Amino acid sequence: VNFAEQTSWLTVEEQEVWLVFLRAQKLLFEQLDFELRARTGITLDDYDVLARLSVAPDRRLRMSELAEIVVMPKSRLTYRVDQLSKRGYIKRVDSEDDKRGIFAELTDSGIGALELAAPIHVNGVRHHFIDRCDTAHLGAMAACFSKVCESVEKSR
Amino acid sequence: VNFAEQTSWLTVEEQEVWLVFLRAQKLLFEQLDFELRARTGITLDDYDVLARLSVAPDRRLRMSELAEIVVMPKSRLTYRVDQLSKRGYIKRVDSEDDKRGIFAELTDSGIGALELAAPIHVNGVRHHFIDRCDTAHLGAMAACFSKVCESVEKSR
DNA sequence: CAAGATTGAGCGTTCAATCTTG
DNA sequence: CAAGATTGAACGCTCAATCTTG
Repeated sequence: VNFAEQTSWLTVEEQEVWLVFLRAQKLLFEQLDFELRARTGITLDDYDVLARLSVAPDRRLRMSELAEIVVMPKSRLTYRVDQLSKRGYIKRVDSEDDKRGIFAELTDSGIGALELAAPIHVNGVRHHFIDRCDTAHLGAMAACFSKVCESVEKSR
Repeated sequence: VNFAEQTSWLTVEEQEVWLVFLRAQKLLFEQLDFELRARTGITLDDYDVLARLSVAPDRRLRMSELAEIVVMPKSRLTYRVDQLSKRGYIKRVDSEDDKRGIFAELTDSGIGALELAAPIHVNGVRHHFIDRCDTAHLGAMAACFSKVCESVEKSR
């Protein structure tokens, strides 16, 4: 395969980092999702939604704000919140001051689901990710990924 | 929210690493996919398939093997290969020796698509990921993510 | 029976269009 | 008109069932 455009191609080491990151990321999220679903019936995405709400003031966030935090298109969040509402884990609450706004609010039942899921999720994160890295390396990763967020957020 | 089970919860630092990794990973792949689709019409997943084939012997891989490499369920790969075949980027070739096996083989047209996409993809990876990390940190990340792959692969 | 691959039904996601309120 | 949120149609994905060959 030959390439035309002048491009700053990756070195062998850079390629290796990229490919191992790509693979690890896929395997890791697949595994965390699988374990969580098998033992609690909720997906990793839904866990993320519930967990974000649980630490928000009054356990509620506006749909737009929540979508930004969990990095989902608004229409996808609408659908997920529909599903979570059907299970009784979340309810929608109209905003008083801005009548366009709608809050997603964690219910007691949702808190229960989260309490069941949290140990499973955290054990998975620790076992497959945190404990696989040297402590010093964790700091390096946090630094890199902060920069990645900045970079992507600038270009949109 | 109160939790029952005894669990090795994450420290504040560990939580921060996890959350920034989670966010960066979502933003990064969303952005790379967006740029690639906007400028070439192929998705990041399809790019991955084409790129893996391009470096394989005879530019072909068996479906099972390809599915393992790109970390996709076989049925998903079947669907992606269907789509890529409709575009003429890939063709299916029956295996001679093992008549159960089917190769996905990159076509000349597929090579063309890849040559168009590669600079865009690589520039994105470099700009949003590689160049955001210190060189030393890249080594740390490769080490961590290798371990992550090992860990997940053991438990399935 | 096991391995390689595909199929179909049901579910999840996307994008543009729509509706409502600021 | 812009912002917050939802909708519907088209598309993509998943899981179990199926088909074929070893």
